[in-house]
Amino acid sequence: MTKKKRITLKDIANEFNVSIATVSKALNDSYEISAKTKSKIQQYAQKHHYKPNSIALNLQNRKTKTIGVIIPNILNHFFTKVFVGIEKVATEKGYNLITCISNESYEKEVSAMELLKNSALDGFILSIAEETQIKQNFSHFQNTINQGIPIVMFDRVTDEIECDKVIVNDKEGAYNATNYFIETGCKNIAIVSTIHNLSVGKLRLQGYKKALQEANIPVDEALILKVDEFHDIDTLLKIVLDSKKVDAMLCLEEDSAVSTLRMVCSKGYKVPEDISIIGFTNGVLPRHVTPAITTISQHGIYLGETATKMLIERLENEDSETSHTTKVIKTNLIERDTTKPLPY
Amino acid sequence: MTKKKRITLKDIANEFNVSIATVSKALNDSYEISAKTKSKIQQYAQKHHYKPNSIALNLQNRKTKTIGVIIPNILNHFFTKVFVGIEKVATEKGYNLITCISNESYEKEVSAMELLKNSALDGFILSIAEETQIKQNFSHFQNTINQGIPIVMFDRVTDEIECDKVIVNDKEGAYNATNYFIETGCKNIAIVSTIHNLSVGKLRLQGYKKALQEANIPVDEALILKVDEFHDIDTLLKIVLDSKKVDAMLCLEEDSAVSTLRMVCSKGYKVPEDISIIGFTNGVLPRHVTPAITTISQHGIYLGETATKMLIERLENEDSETSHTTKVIKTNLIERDTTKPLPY
DNA sequence: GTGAAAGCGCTAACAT
DNA sequence: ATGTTAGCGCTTTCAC
Repeated sequence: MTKKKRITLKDIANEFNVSIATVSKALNDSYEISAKTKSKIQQYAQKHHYKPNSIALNLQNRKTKTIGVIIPNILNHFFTKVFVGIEKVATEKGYNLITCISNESYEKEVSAMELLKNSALDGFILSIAEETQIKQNFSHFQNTINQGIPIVMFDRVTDEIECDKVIVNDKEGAYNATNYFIETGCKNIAIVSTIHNLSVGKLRLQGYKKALQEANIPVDEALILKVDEFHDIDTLLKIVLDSKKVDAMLCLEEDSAVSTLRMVCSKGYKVPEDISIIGFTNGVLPRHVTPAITTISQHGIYLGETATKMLIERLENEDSETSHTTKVIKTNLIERDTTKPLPY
Repeated sequence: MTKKKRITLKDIANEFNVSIATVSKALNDSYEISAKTKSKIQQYAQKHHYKPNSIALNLQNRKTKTIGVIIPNILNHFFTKVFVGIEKVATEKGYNLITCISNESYEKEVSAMELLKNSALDGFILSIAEETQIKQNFSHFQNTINQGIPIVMFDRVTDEIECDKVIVNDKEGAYNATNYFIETGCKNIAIVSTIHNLSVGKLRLQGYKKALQEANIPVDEALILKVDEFHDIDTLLKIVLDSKKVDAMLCLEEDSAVSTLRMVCSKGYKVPEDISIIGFTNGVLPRHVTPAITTISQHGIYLGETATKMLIERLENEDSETSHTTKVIKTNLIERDTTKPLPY
């Protein structure tokens, strides 16, 4: 099997002893070219599987129809779902995705951005790495924007950068969940956070506090469990369960919800009779553990779709210097077996 | 904030009233250029963040340092892990990833390949969509290879295409699992397959049969459950549990292992005392359900790394027309609570 | 030591 | 109706 080299305009031009320009025009169905020339060239091109060299086109247009995607952690189910949404819309609109995983690292995020920019893409869709949110160093984003490359941020965003954003209504999600606890008779509501460094973590905490305040329940800092490299979740849970009366726990992401459920059960509490649990992110895990965990769905796929549409919209209307917008995706509560039913 | 347009060689040349060629050589540290010219140009370039336009470079080199990745389903934990491995090595070696999801569809696979080829990449890493394996139509792969674009296939492969491959030792994995059942006293071993259309599904079935035959246990076709659009898993499981004596079940992927566990428990069987269960794919789910499921790990990350190394190896040694190789990744059994311990 | 020119594949303005 | 030319940004002979 011999390698068929890709055929170019030049090859076709030689074949018919016409100029390259004629071939180009013929293939683009220009009115300048006679019908019969057009048809013979088009036929020949078809037969020989002519495909324009898109690198050459890109050089000319300074457009690549490529979107750079940077995701903090693809093993996180929420991000996987967002990615599915991004991929779906991108493919529909004929865009390619070029993807890096920042692995929550600032270094990696910066270098990924460099790498991707070097391969020339039209814009970015990204969610900020945890380390970057801690460092609060966003200059690589600003530089990118200054170079004329638009960014759409999703989920983990920052006010410091002006760009299009798609976020989840985290505050409201936590607020609603906390209210749900309150309405089903819970009063001592703990919160388990592994993500207090993230913008989303902070918003969720705000929503929790707001609901408590509205219900005239004092915020007890001892019930706010911050899991980090120095404080593992099991220890924190044990301490609070042994020292405090707790009848509900709001977990700020999927994995800690599962861990919390385990610990609560192993301590002999009945779920949801003694302790109710709600967790953020409606992944596979909460649905499959026993009892199945009530979750707050963030509609990852829809979020990804929305972000991609926003970016493509901006790319294809560069003339219109519209200002940047932030879209908010509503969460909703998916009731399962770790919460009591609402009273009617 | 004004848009700083990207600076080009031409801009620098104008700045110093030298030719573009001189600038190019200076930046490439050519011996032809005087030390002082070099240093002033290099400094200027640095200060103004000169970055070569990689599209122009690509045009010239016909290399893009970009790898196309096609994954059947990113929501499948195994593929997500493979993707992590691919991404890791690609980034290390300075390659970009341009990714599509075939969604198990033949159409989408073909068009994804077209889309990706148009954006000019150096090679592909892919796993074949289910529908494609059913159709057995692989000409899009052959065409790509004929165009001089190498492919590395992973996990789901076909003998019909000659290319580099990385596969899991599926047959041996199923063989070992089945033997494990036999050694722990099981005799009536069922198999639950949702993937009999896939190459990997067939291999796993072979391993199962081989182990049975070696142990002189007759293969009972009624114990081979093929789940498909017409036969849902719950019904098949009920029928076999009601009509047959079963003391072990080998599930060919993650989700059906979880479903099987549920059904077996809900029928009142004790796991593993009455019925043992082993499932392929060591994802989050099997580890977190109760009881935790014994699984066969396919080392997805390592597989992804291996595939990527193979492709880059081939890309960077195009001269050496080495023949194609197939690497086999060993599986191993991760014992949890759905199997009895081995007797010593 | 520096520059002019060709070429990578293609398009588009401008001849003929 | 067809061809010529320039140019996208860069590298690489080959002259000077």
